[in-house]
Amino acid sequence: MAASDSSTSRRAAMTDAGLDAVDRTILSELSRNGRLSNTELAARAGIAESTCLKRVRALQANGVIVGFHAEISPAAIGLHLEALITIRLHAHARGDLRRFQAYVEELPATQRVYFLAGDRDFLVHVAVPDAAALRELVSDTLSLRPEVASTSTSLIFAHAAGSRGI
Amino acid sequence: MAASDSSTSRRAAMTDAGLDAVDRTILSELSRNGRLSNTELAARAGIAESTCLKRVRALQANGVIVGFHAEISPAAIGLHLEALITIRLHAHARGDLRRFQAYVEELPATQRVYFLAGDRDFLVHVAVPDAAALRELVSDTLSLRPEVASTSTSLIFAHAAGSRGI
DNA sequence: TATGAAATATAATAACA
DNA sequence: TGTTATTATATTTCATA
Repeated sequence: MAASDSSTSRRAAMTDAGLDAVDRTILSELSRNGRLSNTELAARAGIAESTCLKRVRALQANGVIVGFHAEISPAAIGLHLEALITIRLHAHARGDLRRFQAYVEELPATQRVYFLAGDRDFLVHVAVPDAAALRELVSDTLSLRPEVASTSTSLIFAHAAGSRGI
Repeated sequence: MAASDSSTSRRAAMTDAGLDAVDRTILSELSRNGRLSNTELAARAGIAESTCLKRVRALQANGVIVGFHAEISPAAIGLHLEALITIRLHAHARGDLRRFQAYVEELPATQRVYFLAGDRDFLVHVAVPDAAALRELVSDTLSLRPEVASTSTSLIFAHAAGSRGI
């Protein structure tokens, strides 16, 4: 929503948000492998290294690429149990949504938080060492909060990223 | 689960899966910024560059670091609507779970798939251009599959990563 | 076995056409 | 956008604790 303006005629074959085929290749490659070297990325995109560097920087400046992250296996660091917890807040606590969201985001077990429309306010993906830790998280850390009306927990057998098909 | 054996006495102050404080620093930094240079990472972890490089590679070889990925803003690439879809399969189709999971993972809209215990089989995080695309995804792409017994869709107002507190 | 210092190879970046 | 020159970084080698 920054640099590139709305005149779509300047660059060739743009589909969305001013992204052309080269940008899409860059996004696709970097979402699959965020540590791909600029050299290799330029080769795959069919452009010069300096051009590639500028493209990547522009994508970051324009908010298309939000960040780069290492994906850590929860099980490999002792978090053997993952769960999804849906949380409903009391109607009178809806004004504190942002504060509660911040609280949940800061919990060490939290992997991801979804703030939802509909009857459930939040869905939280958590990773914990064992069932006891999950029980404590749900029964104490979450349910004892005054804003929380109810929770519902489902164990996660497995999860996977999508196709990353940009 | 590879290289480092189970004798926890060799290295200092290990908490989980043979990870010491240096490893945790590395994981924490790289999950926050997956493109941190090895030079900077070594400085933050308080170790030599060559040592740092070996640590990172060992963490990858041992499956602790699964990969590195660019985080793309769906809205910035024209996917302005995100939703969570819970999917229940017919009891007789449970044997095809893996196949259905693969199908869902490959859909262009799919951001993430959770395979669950309990009454819902799957939860899928999707990103689509607009409401029409979401309707088509739910009504046709998913509900017309013979395995699918029912779906339930919730719009996502916002979502965020957890604290990444390794 | 893990570490670090130094040397080398590779890549990122900037200046300019 | 690409070519070239420069700087920084990644990586290997080897010595050490």
